[in-house]
Amino acid sequence: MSGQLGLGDFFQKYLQKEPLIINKKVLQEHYIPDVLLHRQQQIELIASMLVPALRNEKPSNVFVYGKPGVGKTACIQYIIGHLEATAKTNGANLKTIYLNCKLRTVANTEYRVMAELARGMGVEVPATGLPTDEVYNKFITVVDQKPQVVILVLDEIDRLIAKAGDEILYNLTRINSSLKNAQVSLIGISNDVRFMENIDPRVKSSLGEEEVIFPPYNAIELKEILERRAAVAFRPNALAEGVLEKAAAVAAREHGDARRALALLKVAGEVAERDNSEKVKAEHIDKAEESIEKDRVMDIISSQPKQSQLVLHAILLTTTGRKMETGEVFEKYKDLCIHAGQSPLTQRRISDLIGELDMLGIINAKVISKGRYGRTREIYVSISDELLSKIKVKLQEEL
DNA sequence: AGGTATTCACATGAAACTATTCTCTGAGTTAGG
DNA sequence: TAACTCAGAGAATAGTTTCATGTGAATACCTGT
Repeated sequence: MSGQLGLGDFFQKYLQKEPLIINKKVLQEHYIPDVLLHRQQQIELIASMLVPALRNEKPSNVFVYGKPGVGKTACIQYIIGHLEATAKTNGANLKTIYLNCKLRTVANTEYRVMAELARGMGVEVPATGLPTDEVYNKFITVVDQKPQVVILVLDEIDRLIAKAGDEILYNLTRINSSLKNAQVSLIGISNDVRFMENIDPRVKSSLGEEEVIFPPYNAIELKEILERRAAVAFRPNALAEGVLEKAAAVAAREHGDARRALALLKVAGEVAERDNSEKVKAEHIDKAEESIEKDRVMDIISSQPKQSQLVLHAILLTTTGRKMETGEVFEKYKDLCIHAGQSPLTQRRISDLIGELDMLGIINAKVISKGRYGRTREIYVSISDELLSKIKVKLQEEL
């Protein structure tokens, strides 16, 4: 495009062209459809467990397992929504609080969970400054004001326990004994199936009263889910033959993750629009996959603290010989620190940071023993060269 | 040859420390009656 | 005397440091054949 006329033309064209995506909302992560396909069984099961709440009786504690993107959260929110609505029309005293424990700043410690729960009940609790049991008391007091059933949904509870220990669960399961009027039930949602194994047995028995397992979707189910959404989200005939199948297949490869399938479809649609393509084609799915991966990595990197970025930079600069060890990276890292005017952290910490980067999937680090020559992490990077150089540039900028 | 014992280079754990942010409390101060 | 200000005590949290202990297997070192 040269000059203003050209640009004006461009905008005109853009406006005249019919968009491929006509309702983006349906493809977004938090959208909950009216009908949840292939989850009828689980929904009925959970609903039957919770139904005593409508008669002001305490439902069992429920535990829900399943890999990411298999509809756990969506189902629970769906059920809870209907349950609350029914309770309202029938005059039952029911209150539900949904809490996602993954969110870093919201609820990944005992204090924050309790504070958030108390807020859910309508008490203002400061972000810091109070003793934890004070918050417990506040929560108990509000809950116990009147006879009611309170259902607490703790999503991604495994993360919470990993960070903050299982004391919270113990306290929450015992909370009923300090309540006179109200009753509290717990719904735990976990991605990790083996989560229960290393938990205080006292908690285990009371929390795991009922368990529901969400199996992954298979490719066919995923395709049906996508079909349903695509019909609303895209203009008619916007999808080329085989696009849905492809998206479903890609997502099915990764433990049947519907969230991922939808993201793929959405990004593919956006890519296709940008390409001025008539339809969304299978190749757009490939591009979408790349783009999603790139965004993911870039997001993670920029949200990382400086020291961690330095470590990553050190790794990328050392990586010429394909794989390296903790010691090497640490040396390089110290160099970089001096260069950047930062005081270097201990090797102990660097070891942890490398572990974190590994968990985030940006690098691969595996502990190996080299016998006589010690034990260390073998670190390597498996990112396309193109992305790699982009990351390097980005790190240069940030540091 | 076969079997132990060493040894390396970190990994992994636990505890303690630091800095920051925030509440609460009570002493001291101020202004108005 | 009521209202206000302000410093200090306590808490929670993230990010580290310090100290201590663990560890897998390639070598070094025996041993008896």
